[in-house]
Amino acid sequence: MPRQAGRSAQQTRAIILDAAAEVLARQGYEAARVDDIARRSGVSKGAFYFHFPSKEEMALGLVDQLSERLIQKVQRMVEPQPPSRARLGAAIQALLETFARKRALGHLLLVNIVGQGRVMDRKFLPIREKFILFIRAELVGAAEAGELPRDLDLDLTARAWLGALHETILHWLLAAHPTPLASQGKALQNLLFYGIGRALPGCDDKETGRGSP
Amino acid sequence: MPRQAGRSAQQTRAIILDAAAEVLARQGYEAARVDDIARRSGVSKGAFYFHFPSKEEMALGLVDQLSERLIQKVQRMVEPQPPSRARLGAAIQALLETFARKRALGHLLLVNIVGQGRVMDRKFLPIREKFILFIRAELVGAAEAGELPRDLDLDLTARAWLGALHETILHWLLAAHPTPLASQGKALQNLLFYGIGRALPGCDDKETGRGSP
Amino acid sequence: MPRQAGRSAQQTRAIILDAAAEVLARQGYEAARVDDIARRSGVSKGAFYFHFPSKEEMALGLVDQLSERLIQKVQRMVEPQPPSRARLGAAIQALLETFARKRALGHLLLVNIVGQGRVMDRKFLPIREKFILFIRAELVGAAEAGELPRDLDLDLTARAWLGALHETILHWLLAAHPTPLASQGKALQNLLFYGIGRALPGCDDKETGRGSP
Amino acid sequence: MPRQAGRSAQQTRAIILDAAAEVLARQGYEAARVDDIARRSGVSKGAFYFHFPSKEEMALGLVDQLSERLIQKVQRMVEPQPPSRARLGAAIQALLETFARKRALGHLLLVNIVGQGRVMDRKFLPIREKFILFIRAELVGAAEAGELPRDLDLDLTARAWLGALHETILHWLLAAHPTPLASQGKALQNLLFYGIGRALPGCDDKETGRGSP
DNA sequence: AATGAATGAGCTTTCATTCAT
DNA sequence: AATGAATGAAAGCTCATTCAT
Repeated sequence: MPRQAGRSAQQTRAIILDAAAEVLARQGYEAARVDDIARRSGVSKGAFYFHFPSKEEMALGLVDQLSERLIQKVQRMVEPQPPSRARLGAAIQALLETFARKRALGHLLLVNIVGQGRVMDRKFLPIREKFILFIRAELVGAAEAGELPRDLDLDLTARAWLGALHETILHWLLAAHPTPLASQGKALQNLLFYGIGRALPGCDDKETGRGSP
Repeated sequence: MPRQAGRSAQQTRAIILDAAAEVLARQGYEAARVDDIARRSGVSKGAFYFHFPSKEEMALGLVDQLSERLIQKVQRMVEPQPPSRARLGAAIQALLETFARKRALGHLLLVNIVGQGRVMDRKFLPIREKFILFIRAELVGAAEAGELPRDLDLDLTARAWLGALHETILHWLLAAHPTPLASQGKALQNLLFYGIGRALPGCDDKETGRGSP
Repeated sequence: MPRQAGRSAQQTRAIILDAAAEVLARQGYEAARVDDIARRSGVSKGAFYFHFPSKEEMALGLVDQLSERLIQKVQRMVEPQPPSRARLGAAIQALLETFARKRALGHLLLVNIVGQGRVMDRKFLPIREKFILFIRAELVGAAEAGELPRDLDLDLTARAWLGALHETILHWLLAAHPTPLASQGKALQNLLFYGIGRALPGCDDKETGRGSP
Repeated sequence: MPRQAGRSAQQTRAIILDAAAEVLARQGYEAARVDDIARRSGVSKGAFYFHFPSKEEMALGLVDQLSERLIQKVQRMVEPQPPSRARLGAAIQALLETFARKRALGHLLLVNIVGQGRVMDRKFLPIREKFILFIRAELVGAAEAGELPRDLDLDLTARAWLGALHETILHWLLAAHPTPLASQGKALQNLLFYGIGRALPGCDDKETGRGSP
């Protein structure tokens, strides 16, 4: 009946989020019970609802935090390089390597939360958008370095890349015997950079012609 | 107590699936109640469970049917052409156009079912895989026509393309003011075929060589 | 897990209402748990909610049923008499006697349901109105028999009488050592019929002058 | 953490009661949250519980205060007159007029608090009793002035009058298109004073004799 | 094939109250 | 006097699924 200790609201909030990460990682969003999260946090259910308006809002906050950290980690890894195509490739590699190193967190993020119930819901759009903006920013960097075709649609590209990365990582997360993720980095970079290659010999076909009328 | 009419099992199944499509389109998988589907079908809940083992299996069946139809439609649209890069491009265009024409069905498939609860679940993998196999088959066709680099990883490519297409379509489905889908076909083809373009001038940089060391 | 027996929906509904009457009589509306009612009915909570949309609706239904029966009983008791002042008095007496005989039901109706939570709510107005209409109908009968002043406001009178009866019965229900209810019938009739008496001697003061300008 | 300002306990208590009146007026007793009241008071929940032992006691206090004021106001309005039947009528009129002038407060008192949950509870009896005693005191005054029948049951009369007044006012508070309250004063006085009138012509029928055998 | 009443575990959320500070 | 984070029991309701008929 007495409460835990003299803790600040922020601390308790963080404690709950940590516990939630563990519980969601094990059980997934839908299966996770607020009871479980509260118990593992060492706080009462009431405390949970004092700090979060709902289970859904809490998960949203968790995903937000995790994706923020992920993006910042990747950003820190490529920071030394000036914006360029090379840095773009490095970012892709860094992303894959980070997921490879923290498979559980990746699973939590992409499968256990984002891949679950009533959640494709508009509520998750801002988080998708966050990743897209990150990729777009890198593309803009390379473009300003003069290393990208002037007529490249950066929005479309960022979105398509996100999709490609997401699908690749998801497959690695869910497949029975997936190819190691990091080892696919080079091939994926090639694919994203050069597509499926020119028609064949020479580089003379009008492929560079981008943009629709 | 008497049943509706002289109907075959197959007919009733189809009637229920049709009703389910409508209900799921409006409410999404999670929010849709078996009651709703039964009511709209004009059959009892018992009848529903006579024809389907569970709500989930029913949805799976529905998605299976829809995606099968979608793939067959696209296949029919590109059939006249022999396997080739050109046909690959045509398939992409056909896919986008089909979604553009049947936005509601697309929404049902990608947002209201696949994008919902307990669904990222291994159960839905076969359906993802079906699309991937379709893309892969087209890639194989082009490869056998000698139009693709020999070292292209077809699995990775098929998966990445699926991701890119999925994300593009999803954005079109969910965004407030999306660019018309069909009009993005050319740009997306360019992106998938040629990536973000060569380093800059000429085509001489040595990276065109694919494959990792 | 198997269900109770082959019962019709109406039967189960009635069984639940009966159980609810007992539970509410003992605990009051607010304190009564749907669980308790279901348990006492011998049905599952699910069955309760299959037959009633909510606890509140159920209570409303119960009150409706009880008050309907009460009114009909009183009606049957005065039916032999033709509409008149005398019958009006008989109805009052009958009402008090019925309450006196079924104190528990009266308590249930007036204290445990109508006197409880969020319930003075507009939802209960129709039931108040039912009693008022009954009284009014009796007044109309007496008026048509020519036994009431032509300028008597029947609505106001019916409402005031309901209030007077309600308060009297309530006091009998709640007071520590209440006067027997039936024994107050004559005095209450006198009060309702003649008010607090004429000014004093004679009957000459202008008291009969009813109605406001 | 520092407190609001240098306020006396009494002041804070009054501030909370004022806020409670507003909140209860808008939401009713059951729906009103202690949180709401505290927030609107500008004090913490802890402060609320420093000044009141419970939500219920607070409401009781509020009702007590309001009804005390109401009764005193009416008393002041009839004070100039000596106890008599006339003063009795004036009190009724004053009561109705006061409610008519402060409809919101009346609603708060009769609908939002007294008409709500666990409130018919014995706890509220003292407040009912307060009104009854007030009416009874006026009746006693008139009786001592020799203006009432000697055999009139003052308790029963006071209670019945309270019921009649309560019901009339309640109808005015809740009905969609109620008759103006003050305009019913004369008719209600007539009803309470003279009932539904003598049998018909003359004043000779033997029922004027009060009291049961 | 079909019915529909019945099941019941399980859910999120609420909120008056407490108490270390 | 005051704070506000914490408590925790309890509550109404949901809904996929079952099964006697």
